[in-house]
Amino acid sequence: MRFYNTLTRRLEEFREIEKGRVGLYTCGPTVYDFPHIGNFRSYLFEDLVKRFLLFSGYRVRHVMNITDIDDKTIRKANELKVPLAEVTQKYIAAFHADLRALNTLPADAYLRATEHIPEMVHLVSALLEKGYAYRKDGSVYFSIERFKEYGRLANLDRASLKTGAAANAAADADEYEKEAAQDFVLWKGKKPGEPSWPAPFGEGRPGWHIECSAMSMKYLGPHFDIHMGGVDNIFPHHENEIAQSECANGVTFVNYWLHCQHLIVDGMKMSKSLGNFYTLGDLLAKGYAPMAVRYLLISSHYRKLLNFTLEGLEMAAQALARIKNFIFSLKHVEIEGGADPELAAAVAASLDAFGASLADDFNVSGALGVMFDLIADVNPRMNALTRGDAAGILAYMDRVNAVLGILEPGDEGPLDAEIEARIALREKARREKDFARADEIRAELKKQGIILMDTPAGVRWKKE
RNA sequence: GGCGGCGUAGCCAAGUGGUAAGGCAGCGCUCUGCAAAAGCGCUAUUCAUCGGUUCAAAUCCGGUCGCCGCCUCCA
Repeated sequence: MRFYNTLTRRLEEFREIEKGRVGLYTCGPTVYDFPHIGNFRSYLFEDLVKRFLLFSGYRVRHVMNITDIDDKTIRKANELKVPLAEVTQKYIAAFHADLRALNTLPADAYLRATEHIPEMVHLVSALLEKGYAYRKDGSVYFSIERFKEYGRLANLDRASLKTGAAANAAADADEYEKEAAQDFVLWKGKKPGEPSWPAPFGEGRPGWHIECSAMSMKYLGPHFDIHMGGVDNIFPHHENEIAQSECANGVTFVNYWLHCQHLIVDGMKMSKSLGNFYTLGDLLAKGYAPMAVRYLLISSHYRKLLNFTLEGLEMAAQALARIKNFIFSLKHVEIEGGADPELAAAVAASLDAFGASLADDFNVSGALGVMFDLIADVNPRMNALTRGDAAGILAYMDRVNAVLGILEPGDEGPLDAEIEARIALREKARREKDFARADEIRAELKKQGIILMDTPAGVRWKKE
């Protein structure tokens, strides 16, 4: 498999550090508000990458950080006049609920910054000892002139950074004094109204970037395979992580950096500061299914801007319905018999093509095209399939879904006795040619989310 | 100012040198008591635009137009 490495700005063949295993770190949320669908585009892409690694036979160790101590979380707690933990706990719970609704595979660990303060203190101490950091007015800063690689990930040169940051530094001069305008903070000295922890270099709290260096090191080691996040993380967050980690450990931090492009809404940039964002809850309240949201967010290429619209969400829901109808039909195949070898070979070839498409920089659109081609190939002969054929194709769909995660298990529960009675009543009406009555019952069941289909083999039903 | 991305049918979207995947929507038809599902047929001589290279260009090169991102809040 190959994909685009932000660090080298080219497509690279993936080579894991330890055979068959992948260490994966994904930047998680800052829990000061409800996550929006833009956040979930990134998390769903990360989930897709992880699922494809698993599909390809790798064992994946995946950790995600949760930033529960920073300027924004503190500000929110102070605004609401409640303890910080109360704010963060609420949004952490909301985050996990949405991840579940969107059918993401859980990470091996979700790491909270506040639960890793000692590790961060230790890392800052190490950077001070090695001379990469300096103390100033109770805070500790990283000196980027000590790290000659600084700016490599973001493709920025240090000279232009200096110019760009100078204006900002003037505006922030009352906040912190720094030796060089572009240096970044590792540890913020204690301030009134902020949580703080003791440290050898003075009581205070961690800067934003240090948590990811400290926690990834602890759970994945100083050198691991893949680090992911949204494109906005490239600079400064990931650039700073590299500086901290490589200076402290003296080894390469991460081999592959993968960044997901943003989404916009109705053509406009989406951000919390503009307030034009949808949460998952907003969309569910409008009656859209979480799986339609997932389908839409993963179905276009991760390095391209995605323009989110409700019309697009509707199209995603319809595409999903086509897939679900296909599976529904396969499950109702009734002709006994084994699988046709020619068909089985076509299915196997389709799965190969599906994987090959994803192996080429996660081309989900191409992979979906492969799957829909198979659907279009099978549908015309649906009525001639044997159970053996159907089982093979259903197994194929399971494999496809192991990567895409767009189909939930157990869509068809057992029918309520009352609903079954209604269906029987309608069948009786139909036999008696009382179609008005039959249609009335069908309409009533539709209101309950039950769709009836009259087929030559008898009535079938499904949930909407 | 520096760095980078995008522009393919009504909509969404693959395709990065060999003659335009796929999904949605639409129209006609088949099946059906009617629906639903499914199927069949139709829907881009053309890939923002101009020029160049090539036997061959949506794909490579150059210009132009338009949109967007990053350059210490952001997934």
